[in-house]
Amino acid sequence: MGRSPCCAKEGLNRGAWTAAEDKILTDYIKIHGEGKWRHLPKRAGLKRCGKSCRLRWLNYLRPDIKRGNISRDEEDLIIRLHNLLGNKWSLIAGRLPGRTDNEIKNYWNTNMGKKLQNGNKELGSSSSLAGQDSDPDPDPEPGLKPPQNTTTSGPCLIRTKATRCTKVILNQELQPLMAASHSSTHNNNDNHIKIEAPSPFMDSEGVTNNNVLDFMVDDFEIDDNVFSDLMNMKVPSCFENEVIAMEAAADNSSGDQQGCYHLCPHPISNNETCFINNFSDDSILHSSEVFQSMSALMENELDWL
DNA sequence: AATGAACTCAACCGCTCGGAA
DNA sequence: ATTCCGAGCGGTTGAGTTCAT
Repeated sequence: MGRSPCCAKEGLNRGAWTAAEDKILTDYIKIHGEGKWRHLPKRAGLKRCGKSCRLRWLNYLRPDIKRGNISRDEEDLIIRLHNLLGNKWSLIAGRLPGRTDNEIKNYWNTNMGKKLQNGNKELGSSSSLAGQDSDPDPDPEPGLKPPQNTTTSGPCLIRTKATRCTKVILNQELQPLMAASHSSTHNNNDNHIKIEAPSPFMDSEGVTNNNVLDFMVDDFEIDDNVFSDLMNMKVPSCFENEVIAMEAAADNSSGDQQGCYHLCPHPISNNETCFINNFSDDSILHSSEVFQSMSALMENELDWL
């Protein structure tokens, strides 16, 4: 059985809203409040679909809508948030007061899509993961620039609704590092984060990788650099029941075993990952501490929500 | 000035999710 | 457990506007 349509399409106005319609809708919501969108048109005397009313109100008529050009700061934030969240426009909009998901989506598709395309041409000529030192662009897009200082932690600016991370995917290049630092001591700490591979993972060369690690992280050594990197990168307070990808990648151009790790909510759909920082081959990725620190960070987000 | 191309963004559409019954 | 419904999300469309020739 198919679901019933949100409204009868016959006899309804479509297309651009008139000033009169706007006034009717605004007046109605001022009196009756938001919600009950399906019944709103009839009660308000509008020949519009309820969904259309809702959209018009949320994207245009709300009093707290901020109109005008996206500022440089806002653009910076949008880029960073998009790196972390992907096309989660409503989440991104939630971090930009007065901006709507539709506006940000449009802005991204028109402005940022082009900018990033141009940026990727430059980035593509060198290692996008480990070659930032040779980046010829003195002022790349802020969201693409990895942190220069990995020891100074600023306030965590990027926050999402979710507060807990439960899943982590590692690609194969990271497994030896994990195995090397894995302790045989089992720890039942609740802060553990399960590492699992529920779905294919796109590795650093864009190859789908079904064979990723699947075990519990427990009891690793502490590495302050990793944590400070995460803090410095303004790691999202992560995404409940979503996936964080961590990836190591060799820099073949230099021959160094430099790698990087990055976090992203959807490693498959969002292959433009969030660059956090390099770590050299002699660094040990002390994952447990990273994850536990992330958990603590996420718990702290509760106060903010 | 005319015209076609490119761009912008409000609006629409189909789908999913969560809660209530 | 299942169905229904309201709400919300993200992708897409297309009318209006701006730009280039």
